Amino acid sequence: MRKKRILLVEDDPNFGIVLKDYLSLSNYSVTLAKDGVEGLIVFKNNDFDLCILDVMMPRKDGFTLAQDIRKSNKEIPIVFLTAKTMKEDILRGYQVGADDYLNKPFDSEVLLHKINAMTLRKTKENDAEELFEFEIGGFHLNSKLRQLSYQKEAPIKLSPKENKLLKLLSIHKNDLMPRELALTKIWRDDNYFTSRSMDVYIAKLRKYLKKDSNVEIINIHGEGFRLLAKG
Amino acid sequence: MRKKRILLVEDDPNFGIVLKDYLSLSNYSVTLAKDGVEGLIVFKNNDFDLCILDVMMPRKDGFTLAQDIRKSNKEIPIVFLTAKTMKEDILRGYQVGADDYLNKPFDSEVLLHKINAMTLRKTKENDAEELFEFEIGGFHLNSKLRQLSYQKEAPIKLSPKENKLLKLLSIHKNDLMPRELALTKIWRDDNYFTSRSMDVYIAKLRKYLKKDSNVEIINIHGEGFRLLAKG
DNA sequence: ACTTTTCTTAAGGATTCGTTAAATCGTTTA
DNA sequence: TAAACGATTTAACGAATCCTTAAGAAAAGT
Repeated sequence: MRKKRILLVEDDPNFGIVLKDYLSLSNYSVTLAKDGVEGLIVFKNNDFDLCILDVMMPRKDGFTLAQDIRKSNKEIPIVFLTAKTMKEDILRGYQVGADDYLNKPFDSEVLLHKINAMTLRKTKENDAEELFEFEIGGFHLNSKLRQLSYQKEAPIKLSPKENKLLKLLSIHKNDLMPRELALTKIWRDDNYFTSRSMDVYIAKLRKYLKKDSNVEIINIHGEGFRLLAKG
Repeated sequence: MRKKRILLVEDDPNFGIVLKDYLSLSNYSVTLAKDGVEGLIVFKNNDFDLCILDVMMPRKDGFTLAQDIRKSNKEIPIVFLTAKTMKEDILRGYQVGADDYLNKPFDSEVLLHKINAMTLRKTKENDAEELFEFEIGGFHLNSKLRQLSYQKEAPIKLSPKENKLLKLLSIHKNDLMPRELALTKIWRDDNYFTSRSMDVYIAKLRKYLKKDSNVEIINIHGEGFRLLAKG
């Protein structure tokens, strides 16, 4: 299985590195950010499976960061770390969408299992992570080269977004590719405009795929899209 | 907001009733079952938002019950209650799909907020393993793609409500599907208008199902509907 | 006979989707 | 540094889909 990616935001460099190393040894891929501001930037530019946030941090505290993260991703599990045992803090954590809460110092084995429980949920995308070649009816997609070929014709060059979107559809070929999945995975945000933007890209892909009448992208109202390739 | 429904399975009647009352006062609708066997039956016949399971119970323990519940619902949050603090038990809990863990005695306000956090969270996107295919006489329902196929004909596209309703009827195939269940599960409200709306959808489904004379939806006056599929 | 519940059709309003074109952003090139 | 280019987002609007509401007829229960 692909390594799960964890965003760890912790201002204490000693503790941060120890925890990062510990999790890395347990086969997680860990990115360490030193405060909430940096954490949000890193989050926006990457694709994590889990966030572990320290509560007390300079510039932007863990709670505020969690709220910011939740604005663009309602799914990702968030765990808070705190030295405090004050109830108010714990309660505030749950209010901003915590999935769990750990008091420092904590039992590292319990932490591991909590992380496992939260990230285990496996998805088609995770399994297909390193796949980059797809057959779509008469088309061949090489998502590494960002090329879509049809028969012997010269390959169409795809833009990064076109490519990611078609890849995601291909992974789910003949099955539902939920709208929200593409928005959180590719656009990293789910709002009216990103949704409109996605529609624009669906239109572009449809235009490319028109060459083969057995291939089409159909919409499932309110759910998402389905890349249909007969034969 | 609609009241969240909690299934509480706890064999100690004193503690069970106290906790039930406490949660009820906090505006949850709580159903109390006294052991795992009873808990599973109650679970199957209702629509809960969260399960709170005691670990140590006669007849069927909390872990086993959690596994049974997970067989029919991969989504619903499960919280374990235990007097033990033994790590093995905690780890086993996470293995069988626990979402959280509470040691008795626990801070009731913390429990409340955990419950809030869990019931509020959006349903997870990838319930790939959830049941979504049904045979209904000559029909095949794929509730994920929202399509109803008959023989080799082109599949009928179902609207979200048509789909949910037919799925619910299919789950109870040849058995009573109580009107109230559909209203609370699909319409999330039970009043004159939602009930009328449901009738409209029953009519639509009957129209689709007319192709196979061995399939029909019959009404049980004042009770609900029955999806009848001979053969 | 009378009341309650169910069935059916259709109009309206709300939401989601598709499309086009213009605006903005970012990088490369002159 | 500025022009040029490709990629992406924003904006606006029409089309498609979906749901509720309403209202009258039919069926079931008392």
